[in-house]
Amino acid sequence: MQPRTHVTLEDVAKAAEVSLATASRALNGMRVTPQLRDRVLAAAEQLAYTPNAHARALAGASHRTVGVICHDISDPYFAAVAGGVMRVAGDNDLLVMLASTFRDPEREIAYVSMLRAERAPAILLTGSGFEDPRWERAMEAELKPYLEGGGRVAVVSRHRSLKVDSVLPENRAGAAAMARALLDLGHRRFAVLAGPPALTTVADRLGGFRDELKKAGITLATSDIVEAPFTRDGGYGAMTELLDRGLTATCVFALTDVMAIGACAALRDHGLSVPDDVSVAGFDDIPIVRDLTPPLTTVALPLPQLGEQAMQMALTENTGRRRRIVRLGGEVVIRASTAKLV
Amino acid sequence: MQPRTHVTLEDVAKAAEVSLATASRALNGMRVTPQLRDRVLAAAEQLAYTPNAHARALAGASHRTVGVICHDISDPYFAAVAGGVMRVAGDNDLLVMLASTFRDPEREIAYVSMLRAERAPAILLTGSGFEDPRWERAMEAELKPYLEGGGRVAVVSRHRSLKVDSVLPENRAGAAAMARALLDLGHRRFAVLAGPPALTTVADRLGGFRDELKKAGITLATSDIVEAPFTRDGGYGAMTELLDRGLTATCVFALTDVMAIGACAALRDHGLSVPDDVSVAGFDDIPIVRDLTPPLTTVALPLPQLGEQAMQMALTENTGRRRRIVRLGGEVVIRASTAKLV
DNA sequence: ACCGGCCCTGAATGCGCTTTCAGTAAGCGC
DNA sequence: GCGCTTACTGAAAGCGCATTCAGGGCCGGT
Repeated sequence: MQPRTHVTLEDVAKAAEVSLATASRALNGMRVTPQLRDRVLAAAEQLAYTPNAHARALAGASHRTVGVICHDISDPYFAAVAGGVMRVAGDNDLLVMLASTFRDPEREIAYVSMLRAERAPAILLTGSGFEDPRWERAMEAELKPYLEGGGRVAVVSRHRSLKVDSVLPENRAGAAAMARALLDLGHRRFAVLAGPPALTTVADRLGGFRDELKKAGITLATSDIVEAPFTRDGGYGAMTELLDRGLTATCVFALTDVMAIGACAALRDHGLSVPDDVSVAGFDDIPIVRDLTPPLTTVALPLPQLGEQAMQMALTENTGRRRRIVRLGGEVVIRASTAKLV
Repeated sequence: MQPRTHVTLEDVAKAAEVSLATASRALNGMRVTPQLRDRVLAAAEQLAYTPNAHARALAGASHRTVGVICHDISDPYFAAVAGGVMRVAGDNDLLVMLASTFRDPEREIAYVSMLRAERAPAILLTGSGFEDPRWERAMEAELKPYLEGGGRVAVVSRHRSLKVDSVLPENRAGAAAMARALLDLGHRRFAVLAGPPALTTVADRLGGFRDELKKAGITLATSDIVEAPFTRDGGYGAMTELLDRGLTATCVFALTDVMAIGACAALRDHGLSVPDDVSVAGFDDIPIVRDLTPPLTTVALPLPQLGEQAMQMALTENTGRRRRIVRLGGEVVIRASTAKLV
């Protein structure tokens, strides 16, 4: 904003005919003679005075804006997590500054830097990290002075290298459980719709699924795994590719629900029925999937709770000497998108 | 954050053995002898220096965090709009501070106040306003000094009393067009799933729909309109109520897609088929509805564009003497959720 | 060799606020 | 009625930075 003149505390003090200090005290609810207080309050109201948060923060008053960084707020997954964060933040009278990185590590670091500059009391990082050690090191370097300066950091679904309080979905165990569930339904030939291999989430979910399959003597070939962006269109494209190559699997496991939705759309567009022709399973249990036709089989994650927990951790002092880790979710929910094979 | 000691510009200056002013200039890319500049930059790097954004803002440098206020970021409607806002903001190197009011007018005003205190260069208000003149007046009072101080404000889907640049969905015209489309399909008996009557959006959409019906000689009875929250569960509940009362309508018009999704779920749970037993239409065209089975007939709004336009308006000076108003969307998209009656 | 002018540096000022510190008026006991 | 405590108030310092202003080194011109 242009350096236009604003109504300042001094103006209010002058109007109320008191000193600057008294005006400040009156506005902040400290002990002041009622008569003076009223004069100050009236003057402030009259002049539409708004304290300058920057000056206030600079002068030592702690400020109440925490930062939340996610990959893409348009994604129902992050929207749900953010919803949880905001609930807890709201209960604690905190403002939430939400930033979307669009999966660009450079931008992510830039955001942390800005939040750091704003002296936000807490920063929440949501969404899987980038396996690239270069970025993880850069992020660590960015976070270290922040933590040393008294900042609080918590992460959701991301832990590899970052040594901070974490809320982790049971990615590996959940994927493994899904593998068992699908095997129980009689499936033996699988395809996987994976995300960018740079994401830790992909490694965990894919690994859990593959390892569990291997225990049953089933090996996932490279050609059974298609990588695509973690989006609806990514799922659509990956499924289409699979179809074009001649799908032999009876069941497709998408690493996220959003991708699964795209996969179902692709199948429908190819005249195939879910689950009669192909079974589809997802991961996350975003709210919408129970309302699809057929409702999607998935690994359930308590999305809002993920955010709530993280915010909670960022708000409470860690008295122990090690970082706190909370693991949530991972239960398979069988719905109608997966068929039982004879 | 606790008033812990941070690395300050003074520390950097001392380490680089230059004056504070020189350090500041070096860091901000002003003309400085290369040798000194390198010393300063090295010292800053070495100390992990982060400029204090508050001090910087206070000292006159304009800061780059715009505020976006919406009702509920978990709602796909707002998530999509916010996505558009963030795209434009990102292109302009702006940080976006997103706040969720959960439809609480008090909280909404509190957020504006905080944004004002932060001296955010722009504030975007998204989501319909509250018809209650008391709140609208309070909001106006809050915004006035902000605008006078050089702040920029733009609103999405909300205009009644706020005299600022606006991006408006074609609520009334869109609803009217939907009425005509449904009449063309042969429907004559309708029910409407409405939202809280306090929202301007409800008044516009309901009004447009009802008036158009009236032109065709059809009157919407009070009992044909059910009010419920603008949520999936709200739609589910309203539809259930309608069903319990004995539904006579052949077509249900939900004022938002999210409600329509809930309505479809309720119908399914009652063993009814969409569109064979009942046709369902929505409003907004949130991304997910094309992937539903059946895909939802709805009034399309270019959601991301709504946000982009608003951000754009907040970024560009209004050279004219009147507020700018952009109207977007409103086209009916017939999909498979509405049946053609003989 | 001397002076005017230019460019860069450093000291100092102020952004708006909170908070300490000292000071003054009022209230109390004796 | 005097001295002391108590309770507020006001002046002033300082948070970290950008920026203005004045001073000093160095160049070229004469």
